[in-house]
Parts: sequence; structure tokens; C-alpha cells
Amino acid sequence: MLTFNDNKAGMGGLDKEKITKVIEENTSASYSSFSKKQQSRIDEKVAEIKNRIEKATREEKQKAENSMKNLEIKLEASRDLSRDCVCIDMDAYFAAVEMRDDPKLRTIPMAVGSSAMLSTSNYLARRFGVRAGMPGFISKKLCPELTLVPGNYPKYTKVSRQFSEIFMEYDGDVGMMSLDEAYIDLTEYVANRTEKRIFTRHRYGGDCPCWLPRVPEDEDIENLQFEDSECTKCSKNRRAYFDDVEFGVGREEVVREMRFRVEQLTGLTCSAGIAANFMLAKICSDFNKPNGQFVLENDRNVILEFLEKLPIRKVGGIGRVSEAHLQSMDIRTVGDMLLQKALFPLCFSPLAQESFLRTALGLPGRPSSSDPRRKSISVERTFSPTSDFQMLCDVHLEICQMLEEDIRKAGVIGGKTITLKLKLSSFDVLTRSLTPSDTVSSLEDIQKYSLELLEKEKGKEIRLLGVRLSQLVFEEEKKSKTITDFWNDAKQQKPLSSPEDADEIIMMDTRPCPICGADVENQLEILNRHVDECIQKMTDEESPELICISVETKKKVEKPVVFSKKRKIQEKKPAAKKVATIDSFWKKE
Amino acid sequence: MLTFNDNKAGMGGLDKEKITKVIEENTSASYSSFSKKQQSRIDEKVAEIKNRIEKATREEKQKAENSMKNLEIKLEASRDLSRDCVCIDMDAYFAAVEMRDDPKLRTIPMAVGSSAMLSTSNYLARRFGVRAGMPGFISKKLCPELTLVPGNYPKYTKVSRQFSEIFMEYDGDVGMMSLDEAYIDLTEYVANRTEKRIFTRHRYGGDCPCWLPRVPEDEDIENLQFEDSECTKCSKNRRAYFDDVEFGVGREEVVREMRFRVEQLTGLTCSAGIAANFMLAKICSDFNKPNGQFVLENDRNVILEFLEKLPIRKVGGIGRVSEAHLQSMDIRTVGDMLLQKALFPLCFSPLAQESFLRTALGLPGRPSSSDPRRKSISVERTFSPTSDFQMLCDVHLEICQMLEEDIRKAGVIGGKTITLKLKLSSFDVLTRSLTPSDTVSSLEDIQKYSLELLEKEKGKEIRLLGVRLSQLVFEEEKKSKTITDFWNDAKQQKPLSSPEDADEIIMMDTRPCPICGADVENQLEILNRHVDECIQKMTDEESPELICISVETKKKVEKPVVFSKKRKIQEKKPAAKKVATIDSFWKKE
DNA sequence: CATCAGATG
DNA sequence: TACTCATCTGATG
DNA sequence: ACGCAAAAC
DNA sequence: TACTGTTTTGCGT
Ligand SMILES: Nc1ncnc2c1ncn2[C@H]1C[C@H](O)[C@@H](COP(=O)(O)OP(=O)(O)OP(=O)(O)O)O1
Ligand SMILES: Nc1ncnc2c1ncn2[C@H]1C[C@H](O)[C@@H](COP(=O)(O)OP(=O)(O)OP(=O)(O)O)O1
Ligand SMILES: [Mg+2]
Ligand SMILES: [Mg+2]
Ligand SMILES: [Mg+2]
Ligand SMILES: [Mg+2]
Repeated sequence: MLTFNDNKAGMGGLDKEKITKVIEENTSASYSSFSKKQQSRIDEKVAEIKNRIEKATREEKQKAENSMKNLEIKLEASRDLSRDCVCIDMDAYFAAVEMRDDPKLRTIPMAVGSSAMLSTSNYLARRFGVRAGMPGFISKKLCPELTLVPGNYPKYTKVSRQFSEIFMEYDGDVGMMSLDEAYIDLTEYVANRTEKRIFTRHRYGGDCPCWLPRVPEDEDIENLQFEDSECTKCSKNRRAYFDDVEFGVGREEVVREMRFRVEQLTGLTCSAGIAANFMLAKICSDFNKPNGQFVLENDRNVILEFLEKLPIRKVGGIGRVSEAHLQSMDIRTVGDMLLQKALFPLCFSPLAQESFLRTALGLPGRPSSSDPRRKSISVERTFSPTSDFQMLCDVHLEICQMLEEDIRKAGVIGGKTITLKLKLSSFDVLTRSLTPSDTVSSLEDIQKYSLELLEKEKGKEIRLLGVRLSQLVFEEEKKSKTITDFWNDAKQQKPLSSPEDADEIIMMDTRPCPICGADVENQLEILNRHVDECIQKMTDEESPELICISVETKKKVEKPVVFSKKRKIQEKKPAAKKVATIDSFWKKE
Repeated sequence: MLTFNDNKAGMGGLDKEKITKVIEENTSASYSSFSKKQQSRIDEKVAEIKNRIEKATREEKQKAENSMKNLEIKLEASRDLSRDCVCIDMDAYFAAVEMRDDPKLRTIPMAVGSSAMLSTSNYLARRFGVRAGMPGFISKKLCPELTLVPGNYPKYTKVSRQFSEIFMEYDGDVGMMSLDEAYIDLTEYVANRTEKRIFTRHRYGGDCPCWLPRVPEDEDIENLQFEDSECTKCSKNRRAYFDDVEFGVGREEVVREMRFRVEQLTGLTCSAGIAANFMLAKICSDFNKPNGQFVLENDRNVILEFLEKLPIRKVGGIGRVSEAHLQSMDIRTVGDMLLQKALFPLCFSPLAQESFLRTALGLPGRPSSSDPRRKSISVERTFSPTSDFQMLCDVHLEICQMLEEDIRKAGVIGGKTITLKLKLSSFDVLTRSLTPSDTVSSLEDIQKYSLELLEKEKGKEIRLLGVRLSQLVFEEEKKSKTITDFWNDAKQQKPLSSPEDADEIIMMDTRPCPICGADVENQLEILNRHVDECIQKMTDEESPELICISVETKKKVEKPVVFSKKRKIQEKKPAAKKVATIDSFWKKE
């Protein structure tokens, strides 16, 4: 079966065969069983696709071809090659943060997560086949030396806030797709950028390994300015080297500049893709990972050539299943899609047809709901499978409490629909939802309605429960779009948690550390290590106590596994007005 | 996959689908992986078979058909319908013994074995799909209430000795195929039996549940003689009821008589098959299990009709693999074999062809080496997989020591070939053998040669080691056929362990208890419960301490699992002159 | 002679 | 806690 | 509106 | 020790 997928940066040239075997040999029987079920559904669909193509009449085929041709003309007409779109994606993000903060981790294969599930792995570990979404215990079979470190979502959130501010300087409308992924429309900035910029680069050497980036061993250090100090963390001496770096005016240079600034600020590297639209930029951002960037010329032919040999799986929105579907039509690369486009109407829904055709042509997904507000909010937890209803109720209550907390922190008043999610011990997932006449908002409501749903499922052996609120009602528009609620939150948060107050200062040449207020050189990059150090101190204190459902109820439901994003500190709130959340780049079948 | 097989008495009408699913869901990944490998070998062979049939030329097919026709004529000529062959097989043997000795077990699903492997299950458990050869932990999923009891091989051996003596009365040449399975040629006895026989039947009631058989609750007790006593085991009062039962002169009656006597003696039920040869008798013995018998008339047509719809898997020698092979030729029943016999030469070796044809005709397997002596002797143990050579050596030594002990007890002087068996952590099995110029006999020899072989396999991760000695050299023929060595053993054993001294008394009408010497009524059945009680006392004391390789060596190799036949008490010796071991009833591909 | 596969209880 | 053990036969090289 | 499947990080 | 958690989109009923 297709258990292992190497569609990820840093995972080229692995022995898929062998890795797949190890995975299969260590996959629990019940999970195998589940995978098999999944696979057979795919097989079914594949059979259907082949059948449809087989049985299609001349006319149908002709009609399909025409339909696609027309659509292509329409889409082609919409092609916009005038934009400079950038996708910046942090390298091995969670892992990189942990490596930054613990030098021991920098030279060994490691991953963030638990023996049950990894959030990501560093590039060393990827050489063993270890990757995000893989259970830790299996990864350990692939790579016995693998070190697992528990994740710290609040920390990653803070770091993300830090560097997203940089992007904001270049595009007031950056879209943060996730903590580590930013979509930046550079068109305007590039057009207006008429001069090169010069930055003082800070790099570190000496016995203290804490700060990044380091000066490469082989670099000639003689002519560099430096400054010695004692690390407040490891107490060893650190030497900071300074030199100037300059960035020109083109989009490539600007992207290099952003990446430079990110690294200066966070000590973390990222990769970038530059193209005529975000869909392409995203693909490009993976091309020279880690710590690289790739430009795709804004030229139709160049784009089509680039796509020609690109495996469809690299395209956002085409996952395991769509890949299989398309493969059954002899489509392996985006180029193949173009060749076979005439078959789409025979096999896929209109939306999927268009989506695939857009992909084939290198056009972005159809723009969708531009309301930046979230559409749902949910909490779910996995535990030892049980059908003991009392235990399930205990877990359920805790989940509702967490959800209610999140709702409050998210500035959500309530929602119209409540959904209960169940995962059976077989891994099959069910949802049960309910839309009462009046808006659900209190903990009591949430708990009452979802419990009602849960009670109807008595007797099932369950391994996960979740509760979701959707059709949300938000705090007054005005409020949510202003800064008032920000301050409400900010009171409870440490200074850094309110980075948005910096937005007026951004272009300035010096600024105060948002933590201790001290002034430092340069722009953002001045507070470079200073801020970093403050953050570390902060997050060290906060030590987030991984979110295990502490089920002390009875006996059986013992150990949930992976860390979730917070609990303990509030710092969620929607990324707010300035850094909008992106909702959709993907369209598919 | 075909993980579950219901080809066993008491397992009809189960939901194979569901059971298979539970099994698959609880099968460890590495074992699944192994099973898959196995299955694909079968698939390959199946493909080859189909191919051969496909590609056979007219001539080849004609030649094959002729060859089979000739063979059939030859075999048909050898048909012997004059014999009264009986196969008697104890019902759920190990389980029945445990149930007998612990009344609590009689009404619940239980199995003999460990959480790693079951030797057998009682009929209640079989309703859940729980059966011999199934790991206990999986059985528990199929039947959570299942009680596991560790086996006690010495006890089963003793009980087997007891009832095999009964069979000896009817056929001086009984073949004990295993502890629970006897092959009795009744021809002569039935011919000479001119009068019915009358036995006093002993059955038990009262508060003491210990003794079997009980008088059925619904039976009218009024007219029965009885005698009260206090059970020496449970101290409750027991009432023994007596009545007479008589058995006539035909073979059915005689078999009923034997079965009656076995139950009177041991408290255990058995089932029997009666037919013109042992191959058929064996099949018949399963037909009315448990506690039943089935006669197959000595008539060619009746036999062929009986076989017509008999699933091939019921035939001795046709297992999982052969079944699959034959099924690929559309052969599901023995009747199908006859229809398709012309294909055999295209697919199977000459021996297999003949074997299958014999089966199809209801003829017994070709008689083979009538040397009743064993051909090999071996010891093997499973442990936590390791590639630590020191640990493997430790285990290896223990195995050699056990083997040497067995060899001594078995009256074997030595052997020419020593074979090392390895099972890798993948479950693949390897053997490595060696035939030195001079006979291997001492522990040192065994250990030295097999270690030599083991050393060549260094680095492999191993889950089982075994050592076998073959091409055996025995103690002088005379000795092995006499009683001298028996006495040597008998000294160390408790009185009952030497039941062979009874062989001169067998046909007598009264006899002394071989344990305490006391005289009791009737023949063997007199000492009925008396002996039983003595046995129980004895075996209770002996409590055999399951044979775990106590690997205290280092750390990893911890827990072997199933019980083996003894260790701790010697009682093996070949079944000796009077009850010969059978070597082969099965011939196959 | 050596190795493996298949079978049985 | 975690897929046995002892034994035989037959095919293949 | 509901339930499910697919996808992303 | 044992296959995550949060969110979105789209299809079908
Ligand atoms: N399947 C997942 N489950 C939970 N968290 C995930 C999963 N995939 C990714 N994440 C988290 C951890 C990642 O560091 C972070 C960013 O994801 P992503 O950019 O895809 O990979 P990455 O940044 O770790 O490596 P890279 O981008 O270098 O390939 O999101
Ligand atoms: N696969 C096995 N592994 C180990 N021991 C076994 C295995 N199969 C059977 N035995 C042992 C335990 C059994 O009680 C004994 C006799 O086997 P067998 O006659 O086939 O079954 P059984 O006597 O338990 O039930 P029944 O004969 O009623 O079907 O041999
Ligand atoms: Mg990333
Ligand atoms: Mg990302
Ligand atoms: Mg039996
Ligand atoms: Mg038997």
C-alpha cells in the first residue's frame, strides 16, 4: 500500500521500498485495517473513473473536450502575469525553533512530537524517512537515534508573530496561511522600491552556541567588526560579528532581503518561491528548500514548461486521493493534466474540472470568500479507546470547557451549529451536528447540545471526541476590526504578545524592544538577539505543560498523546486586522 | 487473507468474516507481513498451476489422463474393504482434561495455552472462533470471557497411557498417532467377538462435582443403585450411581464399548470413526464430534458418495496450501478431485498425484516405513528477538542441555546429523545442518557442532533457536524392546508412571490399582475413579512449573511463552513396544 | 547432504 | 503481554 | 442542515 | 508506548 509519501522537501532519493516496509511492519493491526479500507475506497473510485472513460460515447467525449476548451479560453483570458507573488515558508519550522533553542539538537536527527505523532522533523531526520504526520514510534524504527522533542505551540506562535511583522513591511496584506507560511504580494513594493538597502548583519561565534546565525567555520573572520559579551543563558562568551549586506531592487533581491531579515530576527531560515501567483509561488517555495528561493518567470511558456514535469502531488490541493484518481488516468505530472484535460468532465465535478484545468495552466485557484474571519472553532482529543459512557462524558466535558475557553479568547460570541466528532476504535470518523433555533454560546449550551448528540452514540467504542462550533457570531464588527480588544488581551499578556502596536514604527530606523523597551540599532533586526533572548526567557518560564486531558476519572482513558497549541496561556485571538488569515488557495474535486 | 480456518470440529456456522477481521485487526504488523509473504508464495504457485494447465498441449493432456487412468486401475485393484478400522480421537483433549480436573472450567469458554499460543480450546470457546494454534491474546479479543489455563503435558501423557491400554485390549497393535488419537484395527477382534459384554456403569451425583461422568439432571434416578462417600478432594458428599450397560458384537457396538470404557476410566469423552481404512476412519472420527461416532460402510459406492461432497481440507495431509492449490483447479470437494484427476500430472509430482488419487478413491495412503522408531529428536524455543550473540549462545546452551536430556530419556545413543533451526524476527525459518564423520552423542558434541552452525549466522535478529538430532542411533534393539530400561526410569517415577507392567493383566476381570495396589471390581473400569483420584493427587503434587527458558543472562531475552511437554519430571521414553507410534498416514504433494 | 515448505496434533 | 513445539514427509539442488 | 471525504500545516 | 489537532472546502442528500 502507499503508506509512505516522500512528497516533502528534503526527502528525495530515499529508499521508499524499504521505508514502506518498515512502516508496514510496525503499523498496528487496527490501523492497517483502516488504511486498507481507505485504499479500497480509492480503488473503487479508480475503477469508476476508468469505467466512465471506457464507456463514454464519442459525443460525450467530444462534448467534454469542447467544454474544457472553452473553459481554457476563458481561464487563459484571466491570466495575470503582472504580479510578484511570494510564498515564504519556514524550514522545518517547529523543529528549527527547537534546534535554535537547544544547540544539542542541531546536529542530530530530531522531530517534534510524541511517540504517537510527529508534527515535523528536521532535515537530518528526513533522510531516514521520518516526516510530519508519522507516528513517533514508527519513526524510531526508521531512525533509532531519532530524538523526539515535545512541541511548544505558544512559542511557535510568538516566533511567527515576530517574523510576520517583517513581511508586513512589504505587503500590508500578508496572508499567514499558517504559523510558518506567508503569502506576500510584492508587486507594489517592488514597483516603488527604487534603491538598494543596506543592513548590518549580525552573526555569532565563540563558545556560546546559543545565538544564530553562526559565522561559518571556513569564513575569513579577520576583517569583521565584533563585540564580545557573555551569554545570559549559557554564561559562555559570545562574539558578535558585524558586517554590511546590501539588497538591490528586483523582486529576487527583495525576497532575499526578507529572508535575511527573518533569519536575523529569529535565527531561523526560510525558503521562498516567487511567481506570478500564489499557487505557483507556493510550489516554488519548496523547490530550493531549505534556506533557498526559486523564481518562476512571469512568462506563460516558462510557467508551462516548469509545470510540464512537475508531479501533480506537488500542487496544493492534490493529495493522496486525488493523486491516485489522476494517476489512474495516466496523469502523473501537471503536463499530463493538460494532455488529458478533455477527460475531466467525464470524471469530475465542474469545480474540480476547473480547478484541475487552472492548475494545468498555472493559474491560481478561483478566489473565494474574502471574509478573513474563521468559520469554525473546535477542540478534539484522542484517548485510549473506550465505550464506557461515563468516561466519554468526562472527556466530553473537558473538551467543551476547552472549547468555551477558546471561543472566549477568539472573540467569538457564539455559533449556530454545534458538531460532535467521534473517531471509533476502528479509526472511522463520524460527525453529528445540530443547529438549535438560538445561537449556542455558553459552556452550558455547548455541553448540553453536544452531549445530546453523544448520547445517541452510546455503546460505540471511541478513540477520539471533538466538539466544533460553526456559523459563528462574532463580537461586533467594529470591535473585531479595531484595536480595543487587543488591549484587553494585551493586559494579561507579556509585552511581546502585542506586537501589533509596532505597526506604526515599522519603517523606522531604530525602535524599542517590545519586551523590555530598550532601544537597539537598525530596524527590526536591531532587537535581533535581544528580543530573542527575551522570548526565550519568557517561554522558558511559561513552560507550557503539554495539554494532556488529565482524565483522573476512572481508569481506562489514560493517555492522550500529542501536544496541542496552547492551554495555559491565552494568545490565540484571530491574527487580527493587520495579518489576515488566508482561507483558500486550493480547489479540487 | 485466509487467516482464519474453521476446519475443526465444533466450529461450524461461525461468522468467518467477522472473526477474520478481528484476527487481522489484532495481528502484529511483523506477523502480518510474514503472512503476506506466505500468501504471495501461494499465489505464485497458483499462477503456475493455472499456467501449466493453460499451456498444456492436447498430447500432454491426453498423456496425463491416461497416466491417471492407469494408476486408478492399479489403485482400485488394491482396494480392501475387509477391514474394520477405527480412529478414536479425544474431544478437546487438553481442555477436557483441565475441565475434568477443575469443575469451574466446565461451563465457561476456556483454552489451554498462554496469551501467546493456544494448544486447544473447549467447545464453548470454539463458538467464538477460538481454536488451537491461535494466539491467546487474539482469542481474548474474540472472546473476552475466555479463561486461559496453562497446559500440563505430563498429565495428558499419563491420561493418554491410561486409555491407550483399553485400546490395546482390542488391537495389540494400536497406533497412537498422538496423545489423543488412536488407530485401532478391529477386524480381528470383531471377528472373534461372539458375545455381548456387560459393564457396570459408574456415574456420579451429589454436591461433589469432581468426578465424571455425572448423571444427567433429567434422568430418572429412582431405580439406580448408589453408594455415598465423601470426596477426598473437595470434601463434599458424592453419590455414585451404578447400573449395567451392555454392548453387542458388531464393530459399532465394540467402538461404543471402547468409548464407554474410556469415559469410565478417564472421565473424558472421545469420538470415533469406523471405516475400511484409517484415512477414512480419521475423517469419520470428526464427523460426530464431540462424544459421537460415525460408521462409513465398507462399500465402494457408499464411500465415494461420502467423499463426493467432503471438503478436501478435511482430508489428512491437505492443509492450507494444498487446499489453495487444488482450489485453483476448481477442486473444493473430494468429488471434485475425481473429476479433475486428469490434471494432476500437469501440476503435481508423481507422489502427490498418487496421493491425491488415493484420496479421491477413498483409499489409504501408501504404506510407509514401518520402523516405529522416531527419526529425529529436537528442542526449540521462542524468545524475544535478539541479535545479541551472547544471549543467543546462552539460549542455545540451554536448548542443547534440554536436548541431551531428552536424548538420554528417549533411549537414543546418538545421531549422525545435527540441525540448527533459526527463526528470524521476521518469522522466516532457516535450518543449518551438519553431518560429522562420527556419531554425535554427548552434550559437548551437540553443543559444539550446533554452535559452529550458529556462529555462521551471527548478526541475524532471531526469535527462535532449535537443535535437532537425526539419523538416530538407538540403544540395542533388544534393550529398547524389553522392559529393562523401563525399570531404570520407573525407579525415579511415581508408581503410576509405569503402567506397562499391567500389560499381562489386561484381559482379566479384576485388577489392582496400579497406584495403591488395591483391588477394585470389573476390569480396567473398576479402578475407574480410584485411579483417577490417585492420578489427580499425583499430578496435583507434581505441578510442573511451565517450562520457560529462564534466561537470566542479560536483559532483553525475557519471556518465552507456551508450555512444552515436560522438563522437570522424566516420563517420556518411547511409547515402547506395546503401544507403537504411528509414523505416516498422510501422503501429499 | 542440506535446505525449505507443508502438514499434523 | 505479544503468533508454539515436536515430528514427519517430500521436493529440490 | 447534515454527514462525509479530502486537504493543508 | 501505541497513527494528532485545527480549519477549510466541496460533494451528495
Ligand atoms: N501533519 C501535521 N500535523 C501537525 N502539525 C503539522 C503537520 N504538518 C506540519 N505541521 C506543523 C509543523 C511544521 O513545522 C509546521 C509547518 O509545516 P510545513 O511548512 O509543511 O513543514 P516544515 O516547516 O516543518 O518543513 P518544510 O517547510 O521545511 O518542509 O506545521
Ligand atoms: N496447533 C497445535 N499446537 C500445539 N498443540 C496442539 C495443536 N493442535 C492440537 N494440539 C494438542 C492439544 C489438543 O488437545 C491435542 C489433540 O489435538 P486434536 O485432536 O486435533 O484436538 P482436540 O482433541 O483438542 O479437539 P477435537 O479433537 O475435539 O477437535 O493436541
Ligand atoms: Mg515550513
Ligand atoms: Mg508551511
Ligand atoms: Mg482430539
Ligand atoms: Mg487428535
